[in-house]
Amino acid sequence: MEQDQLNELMKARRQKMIQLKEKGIEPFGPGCVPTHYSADIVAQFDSLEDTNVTITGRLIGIRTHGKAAFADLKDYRGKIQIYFRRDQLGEEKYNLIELFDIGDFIAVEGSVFKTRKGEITVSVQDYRFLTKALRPLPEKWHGLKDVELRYRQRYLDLIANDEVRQTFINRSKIIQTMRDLLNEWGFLEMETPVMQTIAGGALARPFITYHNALDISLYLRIATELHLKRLLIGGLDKVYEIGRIFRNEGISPVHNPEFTSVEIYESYADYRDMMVLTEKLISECAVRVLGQSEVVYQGETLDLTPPWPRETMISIVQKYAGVDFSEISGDAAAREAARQAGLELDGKEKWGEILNLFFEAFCEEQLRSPIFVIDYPVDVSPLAKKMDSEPRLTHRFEAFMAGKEVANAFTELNDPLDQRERFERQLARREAGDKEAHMMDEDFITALEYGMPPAAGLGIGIDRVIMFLTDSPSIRDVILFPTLKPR
RNA sequence: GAGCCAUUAGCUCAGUCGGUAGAGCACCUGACUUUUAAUCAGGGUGUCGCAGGUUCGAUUCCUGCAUGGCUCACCA
Repeated sequence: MEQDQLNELMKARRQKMIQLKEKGIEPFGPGCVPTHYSADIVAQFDSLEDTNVTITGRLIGIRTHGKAAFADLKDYRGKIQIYFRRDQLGEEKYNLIELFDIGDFIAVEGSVFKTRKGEITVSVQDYRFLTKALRPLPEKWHGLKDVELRYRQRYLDLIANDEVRQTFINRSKIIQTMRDLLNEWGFLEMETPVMQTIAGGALARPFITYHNALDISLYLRIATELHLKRLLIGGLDKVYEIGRIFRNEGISPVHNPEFTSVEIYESYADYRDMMVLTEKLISECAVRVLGQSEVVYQGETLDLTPPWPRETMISIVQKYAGVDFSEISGDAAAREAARQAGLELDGKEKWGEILNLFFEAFCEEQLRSPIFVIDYPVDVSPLAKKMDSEPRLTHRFEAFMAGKEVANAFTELNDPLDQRERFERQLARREAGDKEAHMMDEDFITALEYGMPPAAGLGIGIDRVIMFLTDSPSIRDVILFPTLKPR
């Protein structure tokens, strides 16, 4: 700020600030609690007409008419017009409005009336400066479009673009609704460590930080999964955590290095129960926040009303890629099918990884209306329980809509011996250079050895759900301060 | 990480086939007691992202860099 060259606009505002001080008016004065919000005055005009109100807010427009002036005051709940008259305020006080700038915060006291043109207005009997704005606001007519400014100076975006403001209000309501629903359903919100000595529960590269006193490296969590399962072992049967997750990966319209997930665990349930919970949770958020269970996302109508169809990954791959994995038995045969389909391989992929590759390459994008893709291969599901009838597959599903994943869930693996084998397989991949492979977590296996009840777990990418419910094309539109390079 | 595109006034944008730039809003001066994108009269407020190169001359052409966007790669 200091090194900023003061342009004409800023000089003018500072000059007005100095003039205020010279007149004994503090340009950054104390607060003033309003009696009403603008929207309430408009809504309750019939009962408020001619009564006195005190309102506060930011000046967003001024129209002077010599001996009278109109201005628009924007507050938390909307905006309202205010009306200044010289014969009402007295010459001295009236002339001071010359020192108003768009962007200033003021408090006004006055009576409610309606103008000739029918605009509900507060006729000012007295006013006070609250805060001088030393920089000009973005232009009101076109708003703020420069995406870089919008992200770096989100406060300007929130002032200038009402739909952005509404998106973040809805974000808050959606998360609150999730909490309400989960609490209503008997789940308890938990808080587990963000800094961990082993980053587990997902296949992803973690961020690393350092603790001075302990002289150890710590990872920022990539999932809340393994700690929440420890809570099931401890007898907290139904738990969830809403919180920030950190993954040291690329940035895209659907990926931000830090994002918000909700993970939900229910003892004695299985993945079918989690499908019912998922569709209820997401559709009910839409109903409670938007008033309907159908949303339009980027021109595409998504009907969130339960139940959503369930279809196996093998069946979907057969449908969209024309390859029937129930007829393919070994790793080599699967790789041959992949080569014929033109998929790039490094030659070490297992059957289940190939099936997943087919799914990602040919199917994901096709899944437009909400659907549960079920029965994921064990090779890509190190924490999910195997199917008894088909040990190459697990009781796992992911929910998709508009071609994007929004939820992932499975019947939890609670066999400590099987879990150890899965970790060891991941470890081998890690040693082969796969930085996203799971780490060995002895402490978690020890916990499993004490016995974890059969359970199901669910993870939802909250930011993506919010994208769908607010019709936002990029995850950056639903994260207040998305990760950017420093300027 | 790769490719493509963008970066001009406070904001939204136009423009210069190479001669250092313009509009609307905002802002400044004045008029105006029911306006509301107020109106009327006057005023242009700029490191044309940064650094080099070519040139008599670069905001414009070339190269590099920075930041952002999109696509791809990456990504339970």
